[in-house]
Amino acid sequence: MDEKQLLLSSQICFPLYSASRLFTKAYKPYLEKMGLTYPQYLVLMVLWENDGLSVNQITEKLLLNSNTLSPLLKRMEKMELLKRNRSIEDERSVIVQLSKKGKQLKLNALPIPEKLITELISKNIKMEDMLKLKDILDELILALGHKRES
Amino acid sequence: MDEKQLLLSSQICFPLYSASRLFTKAYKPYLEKMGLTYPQYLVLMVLWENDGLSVNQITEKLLLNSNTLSPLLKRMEKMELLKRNRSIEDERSVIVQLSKKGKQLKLNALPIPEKLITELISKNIKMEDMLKLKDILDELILALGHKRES
DNA sequence: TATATTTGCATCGTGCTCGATATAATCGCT
DNA sequence: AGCGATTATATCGAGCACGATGCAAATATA
Repeated sequence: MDEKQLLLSSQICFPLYSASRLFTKAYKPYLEKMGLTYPQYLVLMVLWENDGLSVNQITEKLLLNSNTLSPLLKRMEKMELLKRNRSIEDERSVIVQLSKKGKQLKLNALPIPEKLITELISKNIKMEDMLKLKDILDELILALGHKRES
Repeated sequence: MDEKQLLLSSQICFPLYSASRLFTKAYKPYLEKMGLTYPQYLVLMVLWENDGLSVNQITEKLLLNSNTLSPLLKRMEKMELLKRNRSIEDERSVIVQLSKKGKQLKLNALPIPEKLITELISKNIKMEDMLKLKDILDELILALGHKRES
């Protein structure tokens, strides 16, 4: 265990934490035009891809627990972006379905990624680095895995 | 602007957000032995390196604003980790200084990075990837920069 | 079939993050 | 010196993150 590693690990978490917050902030101007927060946008992205999921299925995709998602979904229901209904097959499950308004927001959201990319390019970020970044992050996520060891 | 880029950008922010949360979670078992949260640990790391900074100097190092740091420092003062005092030269500034307890916690914190590294290695994360990750994140942080355009 | 365990979701409390805003001290300009 | 602008910190409100806990439905086991 050499000193380089000791330095590294104390430095890896902080950049991760800062970059995540800065990136979320970069989304903000686009999202607030739609009246969305970033976590709400994530929920919509999941549902745009696959509507009618249960709360549990959404927790798995977003790596968030019900104690975060339940109030979030409740707020989104109040905003009339979606509906929550108990499943008929399993009364414990709550099925989440997009409203017309929730579905329509997808059109507003479509140009966002392109704008973000343009922003990054204009700041001299290399696409190649972003691809590499994604690869490493996915590896990390897998390793630090959402599911605990039994 | 091809489709690959469109896909990429919608995928880069989420892994960043998830990895950041998972990494913070990985610190948790070590930090809670000391009764610290991750942001509190960050503040201590800054002060261990350079005690007696003003609130503003800490905001610059952590890329957090006073509306986040003020209550955080207040809680830490209540925990007797540090003291906050108005500067004599500039009555607007608040100088933050570690207490004996705050200084002593450094000893408990020293082995943490090594343990984290061991954990990552045991999960087959390559050190080389972590180094590359840090480089790219630092680039991103610089680009999305904490200081707004004028 | 009765009972124990598990599963899915929700609530609560604490702490963090951040935009908007307030307040007091300092600075800059005339 | 006087006064508007700036700076440093703090407060407030809303939303998120998460550990602990509760509850009801479903499942497993005796």
